[in-house]
Amino acid sequence: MLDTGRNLTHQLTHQLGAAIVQGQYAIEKSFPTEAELSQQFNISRSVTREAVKMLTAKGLIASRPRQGIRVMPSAHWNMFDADVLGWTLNARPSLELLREFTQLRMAIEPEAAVLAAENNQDRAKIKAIGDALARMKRADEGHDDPLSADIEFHCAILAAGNNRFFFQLREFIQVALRVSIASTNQLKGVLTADYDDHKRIYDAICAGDQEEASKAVKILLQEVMQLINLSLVKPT
Amino acid sequence: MLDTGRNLTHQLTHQLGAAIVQGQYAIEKSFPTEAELSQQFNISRSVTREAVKMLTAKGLIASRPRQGIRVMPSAHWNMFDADVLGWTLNARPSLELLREFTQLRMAIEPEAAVLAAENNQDRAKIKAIGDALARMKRADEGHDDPLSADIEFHCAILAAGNNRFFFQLREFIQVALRVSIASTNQLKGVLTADYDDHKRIYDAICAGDQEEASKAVKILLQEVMQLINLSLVKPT
DNA sequence: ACCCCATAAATATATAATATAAATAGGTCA
DNA sequence: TGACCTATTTATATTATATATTTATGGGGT
Repeated sequence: MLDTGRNLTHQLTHQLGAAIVQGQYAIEKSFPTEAELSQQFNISRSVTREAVKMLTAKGLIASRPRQGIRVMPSAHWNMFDADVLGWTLNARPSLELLREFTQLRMAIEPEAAVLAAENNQDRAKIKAIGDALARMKRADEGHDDPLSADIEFHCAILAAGNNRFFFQLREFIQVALRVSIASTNQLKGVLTADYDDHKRIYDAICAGDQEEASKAVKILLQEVMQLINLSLVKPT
Repeated sequence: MLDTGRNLTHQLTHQLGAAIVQGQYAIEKSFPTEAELSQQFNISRSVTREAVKMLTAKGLIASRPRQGIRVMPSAHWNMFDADVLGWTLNARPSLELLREFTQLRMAIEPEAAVLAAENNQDRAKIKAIGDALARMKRADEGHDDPLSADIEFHCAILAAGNNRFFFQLREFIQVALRVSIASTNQLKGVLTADYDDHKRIYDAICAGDQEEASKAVKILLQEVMQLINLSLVKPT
């Protein structure tokens, strides 16, 4: 049952995490005790406890003596943890969740572009955005992976703002873009988005034009959102 | 050395987490092995391993056989985890970090207000915002805690948008506001911010005026940012 | 000399047996 | 009825031992 992955603890963590997020233990009291888990997966108590502690650290469960382990309400889950996000997207690859994710992007990314434009004297970081843009052009010509290039572009902007919180969101954006595309390939068109739209963002950042940078990102994301809303109303 | 808190694992997790974030183990190879940690804290191996697993789950460290435990670069830390954020703010209560936090708020909260305005037919959630506003008024008159009321107001807006990601940020905002105030009390004035500014946000959300809601939040946050920038330039 | 491969050492990983502590439920006594 | 005690369940904690994995080391073979 537990085969792939790094070590037993990680395997169990991922298996249980995915199951929880999928709603398999929805009822508050339906979660097995440590002893039951050990028996069920034919695994030692220590491994079970370590996995439980990892899931606790991610806000999925909590455990107390005499009461056992209980699943926390989903409001308590650390959705900004890459693992939790990945499990959630894989469990329920709904367009609804994708829409919520895009709403978050519409909050974060325009402001990230503003910060990048504000910080445009940092040549190395600006160059990283330019490099990603170049990759997108090569991808258009079939010499690179369009999805990777697109993700790199948006992450480079997040990294260029000299702000730890925006920087930290790179992994989050990365996972979400990659996973949601893997499960909803009807949106492939969204990601081979116009090179020109991206270039406009890059140019604005280079010029230090915060207003224009923000606007350019918003235009791009509004196109994504329109596609999602279309799919939501009239699913394939 | 380990006294307060829930259980040994949690105590050790918090102690080590705080120490890591504080930069106490900055050099890549300076982290003790499991055996050394157990000895150092006079604690069993299992507890050590569980704490290590919790910190691993939060992105602070990683461990491999033969290599031991190593601290991950801070870019990998899960800053949106309430624990990690709390440790960071307590370790380095710098105005710089507070500025970065406010930049994030300037991205998130105006858009959250837009979503709340968009979703203004959900009476229960709108009422929660109104209740928080009422608490702020009572606080102005000395009958309630101004900080708690202010936090509740901003969290209620995050909760009103019907978006899991924004909802999840409530705890984050809560911790950050509470901790940063606790350590930099010179900014107390920021939080007993104008009742009228907040009421303007509430009214816009009630009216479903997305544009106005966004603008009203931005005005509020810009005042906060100005105060921070002033303190950064000319520290007390 | 150089490269490849076996060997060794260090360290995390995994198991098992056992003991302790905490929290709840249920019963007993005032 | 209400407070207190007791038993039971479950997580918590310790200890000892065995295994797996990775990196370094040294020894042949070319």
